[in-house]
Amino acid sequence: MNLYHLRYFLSVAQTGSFSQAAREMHVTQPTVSSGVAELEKTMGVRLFNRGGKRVALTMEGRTLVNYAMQIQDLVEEVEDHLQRRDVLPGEGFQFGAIDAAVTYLLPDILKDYRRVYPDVSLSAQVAPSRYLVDDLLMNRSEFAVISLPYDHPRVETVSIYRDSMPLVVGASHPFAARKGATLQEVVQEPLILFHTDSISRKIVDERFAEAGVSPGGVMEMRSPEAMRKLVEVGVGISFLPLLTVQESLNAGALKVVDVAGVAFSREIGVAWRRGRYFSAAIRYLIEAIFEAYQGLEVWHKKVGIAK
Amino acid sequence: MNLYHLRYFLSVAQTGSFSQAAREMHVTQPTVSSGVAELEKTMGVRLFNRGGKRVALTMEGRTLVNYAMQIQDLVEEVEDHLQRRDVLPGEGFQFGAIDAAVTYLLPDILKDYRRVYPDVSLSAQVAPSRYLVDDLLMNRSEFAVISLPYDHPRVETVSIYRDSMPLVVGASHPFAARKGATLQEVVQEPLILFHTDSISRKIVDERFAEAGVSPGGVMEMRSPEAMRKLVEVGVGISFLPLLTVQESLNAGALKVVDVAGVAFSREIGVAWRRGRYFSAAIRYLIEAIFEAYQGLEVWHKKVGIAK
DNA sequence: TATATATAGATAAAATCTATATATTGCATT
DNA sequence: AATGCAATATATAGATTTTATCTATATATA
Repeated sequence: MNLYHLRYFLSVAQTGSFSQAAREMHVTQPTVSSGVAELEKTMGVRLFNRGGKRVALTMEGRTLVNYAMQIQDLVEEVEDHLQRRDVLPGEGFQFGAIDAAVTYLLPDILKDYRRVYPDVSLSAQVAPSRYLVDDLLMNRSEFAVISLPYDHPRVETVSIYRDSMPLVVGASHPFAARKGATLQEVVQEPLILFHTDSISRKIVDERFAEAGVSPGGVMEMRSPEAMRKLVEVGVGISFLPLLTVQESLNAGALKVVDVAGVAFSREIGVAWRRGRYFSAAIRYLIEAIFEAYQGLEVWHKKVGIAK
Repeated sequence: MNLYHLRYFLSVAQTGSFSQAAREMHVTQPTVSSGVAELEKTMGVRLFNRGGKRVALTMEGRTLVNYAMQIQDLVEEVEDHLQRRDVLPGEGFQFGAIDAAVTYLLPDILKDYRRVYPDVSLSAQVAPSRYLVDDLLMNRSEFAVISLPYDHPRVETVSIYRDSMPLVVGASHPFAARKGATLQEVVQEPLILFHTDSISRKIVDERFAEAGVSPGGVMEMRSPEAMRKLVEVGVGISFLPLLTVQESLNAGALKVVDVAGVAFSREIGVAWRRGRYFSAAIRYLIEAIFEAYQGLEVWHKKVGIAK
């Protein structure tokens, strides 16, 4: 059953004439004849009674008209829909983001996004970068906002934000009153560090190794928010992204302490599976992120501006 | 947009694999690839993100899945429907019948029919034979029960019933008490005759001409029921089909009067446009009529028993 | 290495076209 | 009225073009 044949059939049903239908469809009359004949063959019924100035639908023909119109409508609808690139309620996609991104970088963007695509249901997967990249590779999420650098042959990244990662201590910590501290002093303190998997941790570890120091009591965590809380109550001290601790600093619950020769920072960026295709609704969100921060040109270069 | 391609697409969406879909559809993998590629081209969007152990639907792909499943369902439904030859509520057809047929010949048959095809909506067009044949020729009705003989190159007929058409008079008419009457006596009386168009009238007129008589006061009518009423109240006398007057005879409101040398009768039969196709639901009704009266063999011979 | 999808070229299937046969209608003519 | 003819319909046959599918192979990925 061919969709063109269905259209020929409908046109014949409407006009009551094979020849006229052929003119309407811009094909020859034998084409319409054989199209309808083919439908009749596969369905095993006669659709028209011929002979006479006009042909007349049989009962089966009338039945098929009902269905054929519905089918036509659906086909037109989906073509329209896909070509307009608009979105049905309930459609949506999943993306990944690290805690700091959803908490501090994305809220305003997501709010704007909802205005433009109110019907798209967004699902943000919040997890450490490593896991988010797994999702990307498995096509479980469309893109992710993660910590950089992340080197993987199948993953492309573009940086959007550079965040310093200073040493922070509770307000009542001895360091809080001092001008600064040395790395040697720092490693004597109980340290709360990101989990070994994490990119931020790698940055810290590398610098420690470089300086030939190794921390004493270390507590490892995955959640920067939890780490912030623990530092606030004095369980330990930590190198934490400024984004995460900014509010606590303003409130006086935490203090930044300069550490001689140390200027940790981590980058946050957008990552996606190399070569993948972005639907318009997804593309819009990604580009909104780049516009709000930086990286739009790099993105365009990597993905190709067109389309 | 080809329906096979839609099926390939759905299968890929379900299995998450072009190769597996190909196995399911019993075609080769390149066939599925190019089928999906063709869909993507005509729609202007990517439907899958490839690369990886499994392919993943894009948002557009997910949209198309929704529509494609609906389209598939409709196609399957209509195929089933037409091949089973069952009928949807609201479907139906139109046939024609003369007054006497719907009133006296068809009621029981139609009652049975409703049991077998409760969802078929029947529409009976009641009119004189002439008009019913026009409808047949214009494909406005599927068949008709009319007065015979009816000679037309495009119309086939099969007789189902022979009905005598005696002279009937009101119970209080002078003829009612007599044994019989001559044609000459009859034409002196006020006659109520069928309209000139009608076949029954033609039968009467021919006999009158043959006998060299011509009636005096004639009242022409199209409705035999109306004629019956008029005869009952004594407006005139008439040759009326036995079917029409049987009840009145039983009730004593009318009397049959033998007319020397006159034995009018008319045949009733089924007529249809030569060469036309009958849907199962229509065929069933026609054959029920033949079974109840006569003519099944002639019908089979004319239409072909097979199919 | 094993398993995917994409691509190229050959082959098979189908849709469509041109030309023509056949049937039907309507009109003019007898 | 009946008949014949012109105009218009659909069906059919055969050629042509387009599309779908297959085999073989390249390329990418896990």
